[in-house]
Amino acid sequence: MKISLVAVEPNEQPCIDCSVRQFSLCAALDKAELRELEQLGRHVHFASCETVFAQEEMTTSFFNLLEGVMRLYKLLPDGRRQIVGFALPGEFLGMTTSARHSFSADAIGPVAVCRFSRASFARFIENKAHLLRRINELAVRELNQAQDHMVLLGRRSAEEKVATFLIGWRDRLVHLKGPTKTVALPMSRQDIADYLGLTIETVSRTFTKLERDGVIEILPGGVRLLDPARAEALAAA
Amino acid sequence: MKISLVAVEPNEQPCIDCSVRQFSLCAALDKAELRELEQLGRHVHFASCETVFAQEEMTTSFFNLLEGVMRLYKLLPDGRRQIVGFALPGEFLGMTTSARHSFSADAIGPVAVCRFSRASFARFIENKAHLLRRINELAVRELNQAQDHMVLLGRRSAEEKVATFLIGWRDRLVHLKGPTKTVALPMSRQDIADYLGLTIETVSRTFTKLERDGVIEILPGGVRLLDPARAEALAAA
DNA sequence: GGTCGGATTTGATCTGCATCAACCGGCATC
DNA sequence: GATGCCGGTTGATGCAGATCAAATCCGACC
Repeated sequence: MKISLVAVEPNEQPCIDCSVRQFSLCAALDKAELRELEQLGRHVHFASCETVFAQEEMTTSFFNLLEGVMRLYKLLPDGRRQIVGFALPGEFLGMTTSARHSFSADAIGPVAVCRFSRASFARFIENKAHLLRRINELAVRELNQAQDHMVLLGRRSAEEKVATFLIGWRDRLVHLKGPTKTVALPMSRQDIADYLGLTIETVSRTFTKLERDGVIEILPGGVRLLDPARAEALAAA
Repeated sequence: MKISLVAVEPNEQPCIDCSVRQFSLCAALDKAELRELEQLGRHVHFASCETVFAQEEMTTSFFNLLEGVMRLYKLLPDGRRQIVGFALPGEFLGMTTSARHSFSADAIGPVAVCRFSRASFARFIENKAHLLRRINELAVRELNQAQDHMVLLGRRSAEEKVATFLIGWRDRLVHLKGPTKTVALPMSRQDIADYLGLTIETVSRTFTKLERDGVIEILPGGVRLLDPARAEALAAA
């Protein structure tokens, strides 16, 4: 949970070869801009469970996630936690106009990010209308996802929640890495529970039920979707 | 619930005198731009419960809310409803890059909006970096609110939900119209329930409980906050 | 291989909110 | 001023998911 203070060496890889470029907001940049941006970003690594930034902390940096998975969450004063999303490579994090971060982000497994100082990044985008439009587009997409998640949290049963999560997560992994039968779940049951507004026990029981019903097979570190159609039906319902 | 087809006459009021200008994204425009925008927008009125735009409908227009209150909601195929927000004057609605609206919006009481065609508005903002930044800022703010609402839906009790709603709604009204003791609630109990992920009965019982506890007084069309501190404590908790 | 500790599963029980049902009050209509 | 209707409240009961508790699994470390 502590902040890592890693020595920063020159990036091992130029932006132009960046594996997440076409998924991230950098896709909107031309070669010259990419070279300019390259000067501003620094690769930083975080170990599993390290906090990349925390709720209420001053916003000094923005982050482009390059490798790994992160959980984004809010805490209530009494410790209740709501995970507002899981970030995958390509996701741009911490982007806010406010002085402090509105949620915390930490690494699930080892993570690599491209870090930008808030000020220099703000200067970089300041007058680039195409990039601002791209950022808008990403913000709108995120807002849509957030609204979908509200529906899930407010109006769906435990079984629907879990099925929706599995299908949604699978779709994101497929989009990133191509089709697979097995869905890797690097996050803990507690993370899933805090994402879905359930308890860990209910998540566990629901997984077991879905397995009994032949919808999934529970594997170490993930699940296999035995009956994707059934899962999708539960998710759509 | 049906779409109103109102005759459109020239706007009775120029943008420069618009009562919601400083609250809306138009605040970022200079006089010349404001005059340009004026050519693009048309005032339209909707009666109570009319739908301004619906989920899955083609995105042909954007709307700036001038007067009245709207509910923004998503429906599941089986009719379950989640209200993702209530819109007040100044709110810019329907802004999305996707071809179809991702949620529905209808009037709670009579409503006046400034309607822009999607295409002409997109052309208008295309290369205005300052306006794009303003839009970003508003999008980020909305996203924050959405995330706060996720915490509420996923992790809070009925009493906390209702108290949080009352305080949040009061704060918005205060920001818009200045301080008051009484909080007007134009939306129905069912709307509040669908916003908070509860049933109408639970909302009603919770109001009654808060009144018994001396936190609020239930009035026709709203409540009076007798003990704002207690309500705020419940909301913060 | 043994054992320790955290993650997960499973079981038993409890409870907050949903559900089902009746009732109340205002107000529009005849 | 009776009647019907709609939104809201209140009451009785049920149940999904929470809570409490224990067992199991599994990898890390010795």
